[in-house]
Amino acid sequence: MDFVDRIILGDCEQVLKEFPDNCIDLIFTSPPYADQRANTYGGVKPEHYVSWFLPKAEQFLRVLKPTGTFVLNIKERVVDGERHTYVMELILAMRKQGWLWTEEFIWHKKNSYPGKWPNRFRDAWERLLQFNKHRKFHMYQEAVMVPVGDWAKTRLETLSETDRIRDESKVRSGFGKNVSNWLGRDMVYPTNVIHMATECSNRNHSAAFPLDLPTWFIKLFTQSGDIVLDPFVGSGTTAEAAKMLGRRYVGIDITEEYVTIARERLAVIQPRLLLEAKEAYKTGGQK
Amino acid sequence: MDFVDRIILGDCEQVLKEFPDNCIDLIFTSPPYADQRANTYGGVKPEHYVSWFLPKAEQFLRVLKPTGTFVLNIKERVVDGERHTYVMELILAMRKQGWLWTEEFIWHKKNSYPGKWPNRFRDAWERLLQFNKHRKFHMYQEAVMVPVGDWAKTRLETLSETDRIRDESKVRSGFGKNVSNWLGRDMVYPTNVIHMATECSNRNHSAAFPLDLPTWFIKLFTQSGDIVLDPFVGSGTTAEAAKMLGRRYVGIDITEEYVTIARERLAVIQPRLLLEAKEAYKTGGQK
DNA sequence: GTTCCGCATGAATCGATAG
DNA sequence: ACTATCGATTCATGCGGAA
Repeated sequence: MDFVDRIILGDCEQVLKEFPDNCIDLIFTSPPYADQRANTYGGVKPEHYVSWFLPKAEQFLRVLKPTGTFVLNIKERVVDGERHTYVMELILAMRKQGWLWTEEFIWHKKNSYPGKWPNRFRDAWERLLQFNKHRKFHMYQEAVMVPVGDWAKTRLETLSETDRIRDESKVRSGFGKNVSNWLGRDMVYPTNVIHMATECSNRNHSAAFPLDLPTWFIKLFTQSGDIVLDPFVGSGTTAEAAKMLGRRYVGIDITEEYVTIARERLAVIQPRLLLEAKEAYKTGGQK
Repeated sequence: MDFVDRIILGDCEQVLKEFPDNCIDLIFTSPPYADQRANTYGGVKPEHYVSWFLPKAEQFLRVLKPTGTFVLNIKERVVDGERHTYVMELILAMRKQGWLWTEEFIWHKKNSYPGKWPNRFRDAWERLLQFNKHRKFHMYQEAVMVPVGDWAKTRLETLSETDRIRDESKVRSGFGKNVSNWLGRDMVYPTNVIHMATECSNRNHSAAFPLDLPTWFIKLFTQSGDIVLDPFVGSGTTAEAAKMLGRRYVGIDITEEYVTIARERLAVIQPRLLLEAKEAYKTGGQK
């Protein structure tokens, strides 16, 4: 287990071959899309995308625990005025490889950049494909419950949305069932549509997903101490989310520059975690 | 052209064989999903879905104008804990048939079906697949612009998502009356994510999709006087939207009961259109 | 005439039970 | 073993009646 809590430089396909079977609880990744990030990843052509990805997916399948989950963030490019079909083909090929295609979540990007094309609107969503090894997998639905819709607003007018979320997280940290029942009236389970803004303030690294996105799936599919793998870790967003949540992480990237950035980023997280714990302790004492 | 503004009883595959080539401007339809509506449509098994649909799609391709668009509302069901792949396979097969897969819109159904399962959240979205015959097709983007006015400003504030969506739908709801309110506001183009609630408490006829859904695409892809075809017209929602917007319609359905409902429904639209025009005239004068 | 509350109602899915 | 049916679960919406 000397690979945990590390950012590893190398091709994930080769790096993972050194890993034992069934050691990862969650794989969350956003691989380079076809022809995107061409300078860093060599630019995989759309028509070669499936054959490029499949041997990597085979390693993912091997290292994932039977109860684990693989979440793949991907979206097909437009090629010659059409959406390319490599994502469709990838799903079909991965099923032949042994994966189960359990679900497709939609990430609705609320603040997609403005722009105009004559025959196309702005693309405001991406796929989050959920794959599993078996029908039975770990899922902790209570960890991602959300405040209920408008109809209960009059009841809890005094409480702001953030307060309610904070209360909920406090409850989850381990109190009696009575409290969660009382609270159950205000919290509901989410759907498979996730509304999150993209992060545009990140200047160091090229447009990655927001921290909230891996956070949501890590809460949903892992418990404290579990191991989260991102084989295309880039600037380290997935690893940061995992560490913040008290999970262990493994990040792999083929680009030396990204590995350096991610390592530096991970190094300063521990203090932030402590800081938040202190603040929570203080406000908890006051209220 | 004796087929326009009619609801025709029969299998669309056979009925359309009597139609000339290149006569339809927009096909908008929501075919029965696999294993759904088994009582009315006979229930197509998931594994036979593609072969069931393809010959119909071939007729759609023939009757559609070169500048026309085909919008297909569909969603795969869960089979043995997995999302079935018939929609993916259908896209690949239709491309081989000659269709271009231009875009995939997401219909976010805010009031999705309730329920709780150990390994799955509620399904709150459906696909709206856009197919075309050629790269150049008619698209009238200005017809579906939304005002940036009130709701876009609050976008960055802490207003809840539901509030934003409600404001948006409030603006869209008017065909004549509210248009005057739009004038003078800053307008922005929408994205490929569409927020609409399903209509679940319609006593007379339970429609598969809300009237606003075909309305949006008819505005986007057709002009006044164009012909809109729905080969699975059901209770007639698409035809109603087309007629309301001053387009001509062709509805086909294999179920006699639905054809009767749709015909009765279409018969009472003309008065309603006049009524709204009168109201728009009145309020337009006042405001 | 408003506002508010109660209620029925969905393109659903899982697991158990029955044939 | 494999298919068919049924109950349990759950939440946003719009309607109608009441305050």
